[in-house]
Amino acid sequence: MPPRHRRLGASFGTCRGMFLALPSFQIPVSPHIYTSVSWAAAPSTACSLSPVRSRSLSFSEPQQPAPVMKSHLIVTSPPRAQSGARKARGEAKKCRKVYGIEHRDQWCTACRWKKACQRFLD
DNA sequence: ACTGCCGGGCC
DNA sequence: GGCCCGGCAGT
Ligand SMILES: [Zn+2]
Repeated sequence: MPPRHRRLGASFGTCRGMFLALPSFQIPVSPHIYTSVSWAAAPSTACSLSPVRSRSLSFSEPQQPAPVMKSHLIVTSPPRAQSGARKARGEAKKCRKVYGIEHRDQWCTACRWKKACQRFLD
């Protein structure tokens, strides 16, 4: 528990108080069902590795070797590909909402660092 | 109030 | 390099 935050204050932005580990079970992250069993075993459903977003972070991504392929003449009329509709954010459930602030340890690195989630891509 | 992310910071 | 927060946009 002490060896959690390597900096100071040590707080969860919103839960700016202090979250103890407690005996686990039942997480007050949602007044509904689900979100009750998960911190036990991982999904282990392989990983949907998709070269999407392709931001510029270095996390665990193997980083593509650069396709290198551009005919001199693009940069105009982007087909706006990649799934026409974007999530309304309210529907997008990323590490934070899924696991909860009390289980930040289960978040992906990006979420822990308040960066673009790399596990639940959008 | 809350999530999700960029920009910026520290070691 | 990893690690994290302030502050913002969006809901
Ligand atoms: Zn994540």
